[in-house]
Amino acid sequence: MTKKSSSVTIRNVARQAGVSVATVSRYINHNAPVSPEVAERLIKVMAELNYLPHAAARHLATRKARVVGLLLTNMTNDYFAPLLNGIESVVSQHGYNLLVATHRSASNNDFQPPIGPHNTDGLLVFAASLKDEQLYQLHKKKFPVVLIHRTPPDDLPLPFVTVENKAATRAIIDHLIEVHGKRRIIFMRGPIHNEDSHWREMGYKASLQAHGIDYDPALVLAGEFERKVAQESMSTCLSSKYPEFDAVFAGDDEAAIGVFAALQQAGRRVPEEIAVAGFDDQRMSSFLNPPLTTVRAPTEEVGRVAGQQLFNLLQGLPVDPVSLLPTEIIIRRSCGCNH
Amino acid sequence: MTKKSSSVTIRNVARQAGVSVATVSRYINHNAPVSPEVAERLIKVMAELNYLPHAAARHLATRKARVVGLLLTNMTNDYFAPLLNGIESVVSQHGYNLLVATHRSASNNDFQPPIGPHNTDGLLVFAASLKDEQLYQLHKKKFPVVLIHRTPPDDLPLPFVTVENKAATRAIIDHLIEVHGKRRIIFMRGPIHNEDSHWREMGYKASLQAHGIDYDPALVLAGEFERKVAQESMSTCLSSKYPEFDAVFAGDDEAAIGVFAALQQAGRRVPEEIAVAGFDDQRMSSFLNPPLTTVRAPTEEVGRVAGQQLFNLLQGLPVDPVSLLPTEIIIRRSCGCNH
DNA sequence: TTGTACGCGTTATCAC
DNA sequence: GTGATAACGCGTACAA
Repeated sequence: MTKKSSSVTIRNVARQAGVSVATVSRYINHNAPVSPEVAERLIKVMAELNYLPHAAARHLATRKARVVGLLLTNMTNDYFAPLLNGIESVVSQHGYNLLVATHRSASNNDFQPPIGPHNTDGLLVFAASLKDEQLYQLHKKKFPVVLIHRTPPDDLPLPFVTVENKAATRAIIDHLIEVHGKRRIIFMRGPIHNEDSHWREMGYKASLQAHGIDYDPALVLAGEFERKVAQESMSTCLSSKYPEFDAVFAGDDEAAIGVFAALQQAGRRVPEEIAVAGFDDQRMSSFLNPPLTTVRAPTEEVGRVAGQQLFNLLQGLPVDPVSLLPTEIIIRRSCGCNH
Repeated sequence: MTKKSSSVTIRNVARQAGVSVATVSRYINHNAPVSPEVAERLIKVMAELNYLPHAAARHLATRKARVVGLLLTNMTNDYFAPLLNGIESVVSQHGYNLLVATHRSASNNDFQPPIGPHNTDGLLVFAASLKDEQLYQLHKKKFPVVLIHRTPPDDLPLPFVTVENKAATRAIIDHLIEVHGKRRIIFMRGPIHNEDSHWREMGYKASLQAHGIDYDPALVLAGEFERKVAQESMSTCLSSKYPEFDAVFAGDDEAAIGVFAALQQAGRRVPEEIAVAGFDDQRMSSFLNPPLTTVRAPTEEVGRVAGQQLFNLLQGLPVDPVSLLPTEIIIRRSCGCNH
């Protein structure tokens, strides 16, 4: 009674409508004209049978998956909600689907990334979710890739989209120094080799230098762009006499939360004793206690632009080799201002 | 020079290794024994050729996509970061991939959902991303589905996972009334027909009744679980004389942020004049200004459990028809307490 | 405008 | 232990 295959195929539709599979296919893809009567019959039969073209069969036949992939290092950060949202909007707008996966390109990670040419038409690669070598291989296969918050390795002309880090960070450190008279400012690093962190540190150093303040390595802590790590780093730092400090640039908002927690737990007042600044301007940052002075990064826009670039690639349209989205500093109260 | 197909197939591997495709397939899937020498040759050839089995071909042959889908109504809420994280962890743990899509089951939405039996092995359906009818159809095809934050329609034995809403909401309203003497408490609704909102409202009403407070329809506002909407609703309410109120249960934390913003803009002090409570306990909620009194919902756990149920379904293992995860009230300062 | 038949890359069923 | 080969569901020449 039950047929071998429970799913209804194009053949069933064809038979039921009294036409050939070719005709059905043509109607579905609107490739070639189909007589009105046939079209009418088809639309009815397809509804009755609840027919859906099998994605894999289509993929195999057309060599197009109609799927793009997003490779992340993790998803434990609220930062990713707007990013995903931006990406998803352009992906669905193009009638594509989105495959989301996490993968870390640590040296000990010998696993193949879970998404790639075998199951997608193109990849959005976030930060260090892939190592250089894997990027080279993808490029060798002419596989469409756009990088997010990461620049391509040498001689690899991959389009990338990220935000302006250095100038904004410098501006916010300038503010800490010039307006609030801070001189012992902690810099919290992100993950090792993270490019955003790198450029933010450049901005930090530039500001110090411009103000004749010596760079003190003891003032750079590991925040890893993670709340827990930042909190622990801050706590450890707090529990020892040295170094003294009067402000902390947390690296990102996520870490700033951790800093808030550690400071609060240690009974240090923000911003009266210690000024704190972040980076990203996550959705909640203006509602923190105190409201967080930070740099606004257009995260959702980053997602949208990256998605658009990928589709340009897929459609053979010209792409922008680099999209450097502007940032701006947002002065609130955690630095000591009264906004 | 360039071959017709740029991708390397199992045939290339087979030829290069001097064996048949069947042998290669067997080695890849570890289905049947392969002589050690052949295995060694294969592993080398596959590495050289950088061979990856084509997902669509596999899908077609095995009738398994090794992909599960997550259907959301939107992704503009920070709530989804932990949910996604929980889901992704179990999905990748099973060697599967995750297809994420948004779809609204509004009556005007005649589009087919972008994921389903044609491109996944099973679906995680969040709240109202699918309408009853579509659920029935999927079930008729014996397609594995687990519901998140939604109960199945009549006679549909779909497993679902959600959190305890009513008792926790009642407890938090009790707290507002008993500890802080509030009597005019605004209830902010979520989206129409949203089940969480429904049960939270039940809890709200139960508390009022238990304290002999009349239910006043003028005190229920539309928050929609969205910050912007909640803010606007609150502002509108604030700008008119009536109704007076001394507290607001925002429906969820997201809306609570909007309430904070509106109240602040109107110069009303939280919690001195108005007490505010939320639901979810998002990651940032304890760092809001003031720290938000709310209900902790184990969102990441919801994701994990839902994922596990789906894989149980896929593997023919027994499933829990209902997973009702416990919640607890978290008293902080936005209600007027001093924690 | 419509139909026939082959190929897409893989697995699975035979036979050896 | 290994090799041919028929599906899997669809698109698309090529023919009519």
